[in-house]
Amino acid sequence: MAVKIKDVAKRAGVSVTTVSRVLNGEKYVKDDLKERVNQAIADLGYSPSQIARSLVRKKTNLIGVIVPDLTSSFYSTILSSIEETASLNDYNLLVCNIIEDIDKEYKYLNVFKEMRVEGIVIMHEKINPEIRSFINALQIPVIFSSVKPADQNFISVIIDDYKAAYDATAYLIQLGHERIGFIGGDMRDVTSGQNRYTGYRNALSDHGRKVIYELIRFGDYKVQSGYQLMSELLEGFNPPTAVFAVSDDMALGAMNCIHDRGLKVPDDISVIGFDGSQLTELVRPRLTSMEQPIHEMGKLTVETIMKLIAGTYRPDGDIIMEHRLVIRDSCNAIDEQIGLPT
Amino acid sequence: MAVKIKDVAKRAGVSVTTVSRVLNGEKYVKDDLKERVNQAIADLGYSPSQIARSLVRKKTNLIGVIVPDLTSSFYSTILSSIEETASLNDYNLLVCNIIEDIDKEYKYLNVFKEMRVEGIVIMHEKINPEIRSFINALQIPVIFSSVKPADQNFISVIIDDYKAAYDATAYLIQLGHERIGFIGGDMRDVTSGQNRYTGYRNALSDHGRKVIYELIRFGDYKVQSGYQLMSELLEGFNPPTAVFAVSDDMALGAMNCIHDRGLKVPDDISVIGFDGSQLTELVRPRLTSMEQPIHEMGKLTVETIMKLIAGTYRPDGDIIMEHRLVIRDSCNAIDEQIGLPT
DNA sequence: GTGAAAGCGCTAACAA
DNA sequence: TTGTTAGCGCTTTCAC
Repeated sequence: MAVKIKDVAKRAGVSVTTVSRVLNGEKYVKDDLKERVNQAIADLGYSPSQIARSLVRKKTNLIGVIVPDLTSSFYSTILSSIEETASLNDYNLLVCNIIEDIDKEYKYLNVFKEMRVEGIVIMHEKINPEIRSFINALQIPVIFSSVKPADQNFISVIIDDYKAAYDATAYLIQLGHERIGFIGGDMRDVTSGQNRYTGYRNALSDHGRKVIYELIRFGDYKVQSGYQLMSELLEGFNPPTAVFAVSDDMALGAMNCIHDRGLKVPDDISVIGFDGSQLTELVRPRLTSMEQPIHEMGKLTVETIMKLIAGTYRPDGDIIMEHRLVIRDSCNAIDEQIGLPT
Repeated sequence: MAVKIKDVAKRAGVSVTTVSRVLNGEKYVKDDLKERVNQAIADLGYSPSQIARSLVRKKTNLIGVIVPDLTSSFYSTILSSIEETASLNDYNLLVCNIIEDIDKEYKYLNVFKEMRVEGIVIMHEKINPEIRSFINALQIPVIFSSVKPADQNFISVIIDDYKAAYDATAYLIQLGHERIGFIGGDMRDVTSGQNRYTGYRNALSDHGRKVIYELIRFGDYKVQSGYQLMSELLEGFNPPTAVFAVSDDMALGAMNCIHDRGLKVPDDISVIGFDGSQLTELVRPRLTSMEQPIHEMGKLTVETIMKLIAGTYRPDGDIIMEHRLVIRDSCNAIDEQIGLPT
């Protein structure tokens, strides 16, 4: 890795400036010189140092990404889309997988700063004051993808979680269900915690259902948690006939729990998920889910940050994307259900 | 981001050298000076430029990672482990998600070179001659994780795929199965294609079974492919009583196919997977699988590359890890199975 | 203990 | 068109 621009220049018998010019595709280089330079580059196996280049250009083409959990189907799909779009724009990704580890997040935010990334994508909304002020002090674009922290200064690419949860619940109501359970997220999260919960509650009341608190549980979006909460619901005196889980992972956990107790989805209990992750098509019965346009969100996240970096865009609030109910096989109308022994 | 070491020096009333010294935790700085410097750093919100630092130190603390598919449960789990270990060693990850896209891989390899990453991790084995020679010309450690390309110059962290496939098949034989189907990978892949296939075949012959070619199919490791191949097997005149799929994803596809045809796993057909991805616990029935120590492999991959970078280690061949059969609910002994209508 | 100065590999005025 | 030169922000001899 020892060959540098000077070596190329020497070998081609030109100045470093000329080499730099052909490297950067400038015109004003005569064809024969250009050829000699290219030849020298090939001979030497030269590859310009992005480090040196970044230093002088003050441009790193780096985006930092903070993912809560790489192994989650939802996040890995967004990340995949983010990577794809970034690559198309000649940007590279520095990824950090924080696993509920605030210290690690803080450490990485510092790394991002030191690495002079040009933009940061964050995919969780548990932002504490320290992190908040750190981010605000950063003079680079930060964008939240699929989540929205409470602080209004931040910009998010997101769906209308309230409305989506409302619609999911309304769908269950429309199928005739009265006892609709709720497997929720973390109420400290505005987007995926509070908004989805409120959507659920309002859908119930707007349709003349009363909110049954025994049927409401909160967890952490993961399969395991959905399993656990579902088992609590099943142990109740009068279980729900349908359940709305605020993530597909939790929905899967719920389905597994139902299955393991010898019951059937959707014959005994209907389950609707949230996210539209790949899981929905992979499980049996296939999971009906309120879908986020995951791929589009990743794409738009990067495209927006590109504009922010270029300075060609002044955000006037969040970017709201459309949610979409995708009906598969995990929900029955109430009169098709066998009903549980009470 | 305008504040630099000079500004800190000025504010603290010292030289840049002194600032650099406290930044790097050197001794030989009097406490009062150190304090003044730290104060200035805090006041200014200074953060040293990793770019400039890398340039002079010739050290980037960057590892490039090439993943075939971020959304796969197996790869995202390895990646997660790689990220964790790298972070522990103060290394950052530049990730590239190639999706069967050789051009993209080539482009990224160039990016890695230009970014002066200190090591590269590759997780697929479809290395063409161009890529091969590019890698060989690179004067930095390259390590393959979970795969082994044909070229003996490369070093891999890997299990004994032949033996693992042999053992998986032997397990099915031990359960009394005669007609054991094979849902294989890409025969151009040495590790996951050829070795697993040979393991399957040899296990059969060693145990006095003959190889039934109608029961053998090859695909691409994905769920969809497993589904497709299983459906071909089911359409045969005399379907298998058990199937060995060379990835958990394919095994899931096979299970889904069986399910969708109104048959049951393991009552009608036993299914064994390969990898030990999270999926195994998430599906019903839970999938019996020949597991790779995924987390350990990711960890060891990074630890090895760290040693390679430090120059404290001369590899004498691949690093072979232990595979392990984990029995769950997807395989029955033949006499417990109902048997298919032939 | 501390500082001045050289230089990491490149780009970008500015000259020629 | 091409080349000379001054930095980009930092670390690191080397001198004091």
